[in-house]
Order: sequence, then C-alpha cells, then structure tokens
Amino acid sequence: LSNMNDKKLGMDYLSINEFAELVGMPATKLRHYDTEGVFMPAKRGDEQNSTNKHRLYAPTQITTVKYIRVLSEIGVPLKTIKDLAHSRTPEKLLKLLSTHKAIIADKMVSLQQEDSVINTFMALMFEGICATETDIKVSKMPAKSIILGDTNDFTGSDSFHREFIRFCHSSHEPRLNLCYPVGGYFESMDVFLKEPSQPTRFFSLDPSGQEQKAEGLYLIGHTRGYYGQANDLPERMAEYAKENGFDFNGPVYNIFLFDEVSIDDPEQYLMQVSASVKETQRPLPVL
Amino acid sequence: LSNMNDKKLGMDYLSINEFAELVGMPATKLRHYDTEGVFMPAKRGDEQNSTNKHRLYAPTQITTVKYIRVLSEIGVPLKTIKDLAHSRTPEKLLKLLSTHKAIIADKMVSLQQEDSVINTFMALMFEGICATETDIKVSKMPAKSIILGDTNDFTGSDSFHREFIRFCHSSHEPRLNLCYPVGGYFESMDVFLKEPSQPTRFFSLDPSGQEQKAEGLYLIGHTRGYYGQANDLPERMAEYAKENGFDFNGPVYNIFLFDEVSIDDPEQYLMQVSASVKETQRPLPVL
DNA sequence: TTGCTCCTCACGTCACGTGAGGTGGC
DNA sequence: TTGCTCCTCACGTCACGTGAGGTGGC
Repeated sequence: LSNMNDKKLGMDYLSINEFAELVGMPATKLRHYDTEGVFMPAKRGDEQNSTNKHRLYAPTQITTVKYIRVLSEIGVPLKTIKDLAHSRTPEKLLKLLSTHKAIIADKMVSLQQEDSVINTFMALMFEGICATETDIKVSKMPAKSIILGDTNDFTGSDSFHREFIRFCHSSHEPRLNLCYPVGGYFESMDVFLKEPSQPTRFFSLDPSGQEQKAEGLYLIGHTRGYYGQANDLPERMAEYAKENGFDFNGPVYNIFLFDEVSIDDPEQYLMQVSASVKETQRPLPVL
Repeated sequence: LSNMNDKKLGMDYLSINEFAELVGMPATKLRHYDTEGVFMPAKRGDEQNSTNKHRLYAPTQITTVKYIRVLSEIGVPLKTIKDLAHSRTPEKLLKLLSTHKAIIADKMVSLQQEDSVINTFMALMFEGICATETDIKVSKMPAKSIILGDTNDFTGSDSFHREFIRFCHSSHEPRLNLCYPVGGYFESMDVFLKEPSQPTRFFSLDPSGQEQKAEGLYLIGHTRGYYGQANDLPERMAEYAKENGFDFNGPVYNIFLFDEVSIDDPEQYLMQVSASVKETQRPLPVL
C-alpha cells in the first residue's frame, strides 16, 4: 500500500453506501461502528466544505474495517476493539490475537463436533425411515466407535435413572459427550430376553469413542413404543434365529432411531435392536 | 436407552440446578427455554404434590436438551426449534438438519479464513517487531502466494485511489478477499526508484492466491512513515546493492508491517521493501 | 417540484444474564 | 430463626436492524 500523503490524495472519498458495497457489509453496520467510536469515516461533509454531514471514507480504510470485522466475528467485543483502536501498538494487538487464536481453534472443534452430532442423528433417522419395521433380518454391520459405560446395578427402586445418571456423570477419556444418542448394551441375548429394559451397560454413539461395536453379522429388529417398551421383539428375534439357523454369539445393542428428538408421540418412538449372531454349525447331511 | 414407562419411573427427577450441572449449561438458559416454550421440564412441583413450582427434569431429557443446544449453536432460531418441537417428524428434522449442514460448512470455511487472516497479520507484525529497521540486508525469502492485480494506470489526478479501488473491485478466482493486507508490486527496481509511490500493480497477501512471490534472494529494507512515504529507502537500497555486489534482477514488493491496523501514529507506520537480487557475476581474480 | 442519497433518533430484536424480592421445607 | 434452593418479574446487554421524519443539491 503505497501512496502520497493524505492531503495530496484529492477528494476521491467514498460515500457510505459506496464504501459499504466495496467492503461487503451493510451501511447500518458502518454507522453503528461510527456512533460507537469503533471505526470512524476519514472525513465528514463533502468537497465543497458544505454544511452536510455525510460520512466520507478513504479507500485505504478498507483494510482496517476488514480487520475490525474479523475481530468482531471471532468474538472480540466492540468495546475491546474500540479501546484497542484508541491506543494501538503491535504488541497489544499481537497479544489479543494470540489469545483469540485459541478461541478460534475451540470454535472449530465445536463446529466439527456439532457437524458430527448432526450426522449421527441424521444417520439414525435415515435408518429409521428406511427400516422395514415388522421384519427381522440378518445383516452385516460395520464397526462403530462408541463409549461404553460401567456395568449397571439394578437393585433398588429408581435404579434405571440412578444408573443412567451415573453413566452421564462418568468421566471418560475423552470426556463423555452427551450430545450423542445413548443406547443400551446387553452382555448377551439371554440377558436381553430376561430383562429387556435393564441393559448391562449404557453406551454413547460418540464416534470418537475408544470402544467399538464390532463389525459382523447382526440380527436386526425394530419395535415402536416408549423407552423400555420392548414388546414381543426379544421373543420374535429368538424365534427367528432358531428357525433360520443362527446362534447368538455376542452382545445385543439397542438404540432409538426415532425418539423424543424427532417424533411427538411416545408410542411411535422407534427402537432398533441388533444382536450379534453366527450361522449355526449344521452337521453335513449324510449322503 | 431402555426403561420402564414414565409412570413407573418413580420420583427421581432432577432439580433445575442438578440438571443444569449434568448437561453443562446454566440454569438461566433452561428457564429461558421453558418460558419460551422451547424445552419444558418433565414436571412441575415436587413429589408430595405440594404447591411449589419447582421445575423437575427427567434424566431422559438430556439427549433432547443437548440436541436443542446443538441446533441453537449452529444458528437455528429458537422460534424454529419451538415450532419444530410442537410437531416433530423425522422428515422435517432431516430437512432442517441438511440445510443447516451447509451453513455449518460455510462457518467452518469462515473460521478457517479468519484464522488465516489473523496469522497473516501476526506474521507481519512479528516481522515488524523483529526488524532491524535502519539496516539493509540480503536474505533468502520463501515463496509466498499472493493475488496480483492488473497493471495500474497513474494518469490523471486521484489516480492512486482510483486504481486502488479498481483493484478492490476486480473479481478474481478465487474472489479477491480484502481481509488480507494489500501491498505494492513494482516491475523492477528502476520503476521503484523512479516513482516509489506508484506500484505497477497491487497485490493481496491472500495465501490462497494463484500467483506467487517467488522464493529467492531479496534485498530487504524498512522505513517509517505514512503510506507512500518511501523517504530515502530506494536510494539506500540501490547504494547497498552496488557496494555489496548485488544486481537487481526482478520485481520489488512493498508491504506495511505496521499500519493503521496496528499503530496510532501515521508517522510510525513501518514499510518493508523487498527487492529480488542476485550476486554480481565477478570475473575470477587472476592468480 | 421530484427524486435521490444521505442524515438522526428512537425503538425493536434476539438470546439470554442480572438482580430484586419472595416462597417453602429443613 | 437461619440457611438453602427454588421461584417470578422487570430490566439490562450486545450488536446491530428498522423505520419515521428530515436535509441538501441536482
């Protein structure tokens, strides 16, 4: 940026609307910055030195207003920007910027997480929309990162909520992020059949979790109803496995594809149960 | 998430402060969501059915309030969230989320750019602080991406600002981002010596620019003063080159390390000039 | 006189935060 | 009675946006 001195610059200042268009921000914002003393036009009144009060901006002010906008966008309060503008030193500004660099980094992490949460919810809802609810089917499922809670203890009344809250409070590494949906983990199909509303542990669908829901063959079923209302699904799944030659060989996961987040009527919440299975070893037919 | 029905859940609701602590948000926010009808406690009044009006939250509401918070953080207005909450369907929510996924992506790009702008400013200011201003030195500089403007035409009065504004308006691919500092590019040292306030072109320090300031040996000098005030720097640089065996062999760049962004007094603005040089070809001394 | 661009000033808005004054059960 | 947690209601705040009514030069 190289130029003669201000006095020799002549009169080619820009009106507030011209300047606003050039820097791509509304004129109201520029007026606001002016009245707040954050960023003022280079001059007031027009060339003829007349009595009008029009704001006149110098083209060289573009960089400054752009930088003020950046500061404001990253969350520096206008008052801080104003104070800084009234006694600027590179050292002060460097200090401010380096503290706010950390804030920007945090914001990026937050945004990424928000995106990830949204993806998780969308994936569940999409699965719910595509599901053939009444059928039971066997399907190969990919591995999924999760965070597994401690073993639950269902003695005493109110034990579900007590254990659920214990799960929520449990601090993991990385810290349990409750933005992700929570599901129930059952050690085995037997446990699920016995008490489908008392999962061995809780898990969070946090994709940054250290544990994994293993990749492999799962028997998948769905049922509608409020939390804990498994209906006849456990029995139907057990029957299907028997009839079609599958053995349960691992944990059972349940998760809500539709819940209070996505649907009004609690009776319409949609639970998905996936139980790890393998094909039954049949003796080869004797010829 | 699996449980018996609400009626059987017993009384283990959480007070507003307990719930606030569990989900990591202030109780005032929860009250605000309640009064706005965005997110209401599961129950009012305590177990004894007494007359008090305490808000009681069910642990299963954690997911919902977390998801509301995510929506709010990505910029969905509370009114929209409220409307959605009153007639939820997975389809509606999917639609909302997919539109806002795009907004999140935009925000990420903005944040990255803001970070990049801040890095650019910080790098310049840091150079300014470290600079030995009165000395002229030769140094190998790394390549730097920039956006080069068209050739300037300095006929007529006010031509500097006119050309500067033309540069600002010029649409490049990627579009010229004026958040980055702008400098002057001179075709050669001769041009700079003749008219140090009339750069052949302008350039923006946009690191995503298509053009490059080439890597190589540069003669570097600094001077204080308002835009365009080159003082005796051009001559001093020319003299230094002659005395120390360097030939100017390329363009000259000037850029302000301190300017109105970082310092109050216009007389203290700090300009850095870097001129491409090579060592003079000397005949080998005859033994 | 009309149209145009600019002006000021007061008030609205959005998502909360703050603070005063009060309640209910140990 | 004291302390504690919760309550309501009104007002403040931050960074603008909006809209009414007015001005100055072609």
